[in-house]
Amino acid sequence: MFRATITDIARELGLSASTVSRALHDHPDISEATKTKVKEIAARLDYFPDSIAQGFKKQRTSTIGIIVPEIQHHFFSSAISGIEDLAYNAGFTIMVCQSNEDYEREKLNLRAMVSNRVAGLLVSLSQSTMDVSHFDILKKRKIPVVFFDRTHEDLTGSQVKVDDHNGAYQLVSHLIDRGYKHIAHIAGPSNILIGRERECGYRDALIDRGLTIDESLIVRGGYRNSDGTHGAEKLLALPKRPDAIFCVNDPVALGAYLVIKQQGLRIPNDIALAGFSNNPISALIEPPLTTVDQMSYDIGKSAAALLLEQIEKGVDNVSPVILVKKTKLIIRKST
Amino acid sequence: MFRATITDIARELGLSASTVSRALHDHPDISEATKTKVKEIAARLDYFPDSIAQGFKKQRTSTIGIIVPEIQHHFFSSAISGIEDLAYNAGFTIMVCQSNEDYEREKLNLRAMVSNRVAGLLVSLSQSTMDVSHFDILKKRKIPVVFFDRTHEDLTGSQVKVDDHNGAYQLVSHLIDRGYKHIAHIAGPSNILIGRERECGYRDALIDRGLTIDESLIVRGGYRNSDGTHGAEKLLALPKRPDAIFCVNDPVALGAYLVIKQQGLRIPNDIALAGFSNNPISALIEPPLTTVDQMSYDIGKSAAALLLEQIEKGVDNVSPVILVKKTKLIIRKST
DNA sequence: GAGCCAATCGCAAACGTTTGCAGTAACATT
DNA sequence: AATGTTACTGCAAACGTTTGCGATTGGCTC
Repeated sequence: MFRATITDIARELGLSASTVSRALHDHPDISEATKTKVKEIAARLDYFPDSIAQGFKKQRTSTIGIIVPEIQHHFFSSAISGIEDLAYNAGFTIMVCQSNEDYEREKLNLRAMVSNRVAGLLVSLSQSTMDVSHFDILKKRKIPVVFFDRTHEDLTGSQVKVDDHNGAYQLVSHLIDRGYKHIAHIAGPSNILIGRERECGYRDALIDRGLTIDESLIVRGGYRNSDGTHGAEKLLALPKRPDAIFCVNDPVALGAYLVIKQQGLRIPNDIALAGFSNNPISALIEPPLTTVDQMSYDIGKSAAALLLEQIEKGVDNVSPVILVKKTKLIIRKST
Repeated sequence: MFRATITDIARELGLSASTVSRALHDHPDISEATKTKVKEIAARLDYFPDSIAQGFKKQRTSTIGIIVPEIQHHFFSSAISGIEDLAYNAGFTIMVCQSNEDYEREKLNLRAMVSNRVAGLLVSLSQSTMDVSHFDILKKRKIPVVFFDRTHEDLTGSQVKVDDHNGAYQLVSHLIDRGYKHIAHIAGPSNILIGRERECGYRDALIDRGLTIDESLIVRGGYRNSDGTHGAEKLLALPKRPDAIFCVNDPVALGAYLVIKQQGLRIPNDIALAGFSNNPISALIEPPLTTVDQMSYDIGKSAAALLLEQIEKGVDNVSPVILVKKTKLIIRKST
């Protein structure tokens, strides 16, 4: 079990550790001759730079932290993939934690990230996070952070999200165009912005088209499959059944989908169904689901790019931006 | 930008850094009185232990590295989720890299992991990895590693996988029971074991039932959607069209699914289709897909548990095991 | 009161790397 | 021959934490 260090290389060549360090980093002060010699020995000894020691010395690692509600969720795994690709090209590695939609766990995740001295942090909030003051520590320590998708109004710092209001507005307008009159909404929790904005888009579309808003047609839940099944069960049990359901996201829509199918109702003849986020799965069910494309991979990439800029230029030299991506309405047979 | 260190706490209380360190770790040498005082100040100063410095000193971090082909793939994101949950409970964080099915990138991922001094490593091979000698470095440095799902015969070290041969065997037997005679197979690359074993299960099932193996009905590709579309296009263009297709995994089956639908063929009347891995999506398409459940989340958890054991007991004190999980045949309407 | 033990704490070294500064040698310039 | 310049390399300190060992105190026993 021998691990070569910079000192080993130095000893081998009768040099000092500092020279070896500089040689490996192609410092201009070092002659080409020694550089090649150093690199040769480094290769021969299987030398790996010790990122931990480097991070310790430099007071910063080359790791980007990511906190998401759940990794399995396609939107997030896809966003993470985008982040990883960009980070990889910039010489960073990623460290991932999932809050499992739990506020306390999110706080502990944050602690772990700070402890690990990540160079920067990408966060999508858990659905149970009401208070975001635990992120204050990042400002204090000047750790760059970019929030994506699930944001909160009290948050300072950059954000990347889609135009949830407009996306929902377009979708609901489309439903109205199709002739649906009693459009229900399975909404997300109100603490998270994306849920509120999508609901708002839903309401505004109805109002602008002269339809009245029936509060009994709005049921509230979380962002998971089970929230969709529960929501749909409630809605279908209503005395006057809605003729369309707009769900806050695709997982919820899929939950609703199963309930509708189970009850023997036909989509879209008996009831129309629409989601939000364009999971790959939504294109493959029968009928395929009308939804709003959210470009998860791109959101991840954009958030990572913003973060890398902050890391490079210093958190104080970049003013926070809120990047709002356009959504794309994907009309399929479910409406 | 003030970051409290152990020394700050020590100064505040007129103690030494070592005492503070021990106090924070509940070392028995330290009196309860000082322990509470230390912890109080630590809380007041927002002290976070510096994991980097700790890892540096202890020569080991509390990070578990993960290398997978692609994060978006449901099987992997789900396995990662299982790993993260277990790691979280054990006080570890995870560092994730994706090879994007590329051998060179896999090697660089490995370098990054070693550089970051991960406590252990979980790996699923890229489909283009023929040679696994780059993992020798792990043995040399005594870094525990567990391979999962995508393994290779030259690998030493523990592994967690499913009984691919048996799973495929059962599935193909089921197809034969259903009366299908010309069963095609869209196979994976032959360097990775899971592909070979599934193909082997396919062949053995045919032989055992007295059917002949038609090599023209076996097309070879990778593990992605596109491999399914290409494979299906080839098979459907055959003079004598197969009456069933068994795909090496669900993403490939979904690729094939699209081609079959596009060509106006009905599943399972014109042609039956089956996959492997039980993606959630496979239950929702029309008709739902017969497949083999692989328990991705559990595989991740089991692999992580094996790794944690190695980390705890030392890599030399644990003999490598190969954990083979039972699969479960999921029969749905596509066959 | 000498000796001993237990309880509690500090000293100092070490982990591998980076970096400002200083130092050396060789060579060119007056 | 003295000085300046250039090109290269070494010294030493520092990052925050852990840990073996030794030091100190107070109380206890005989």
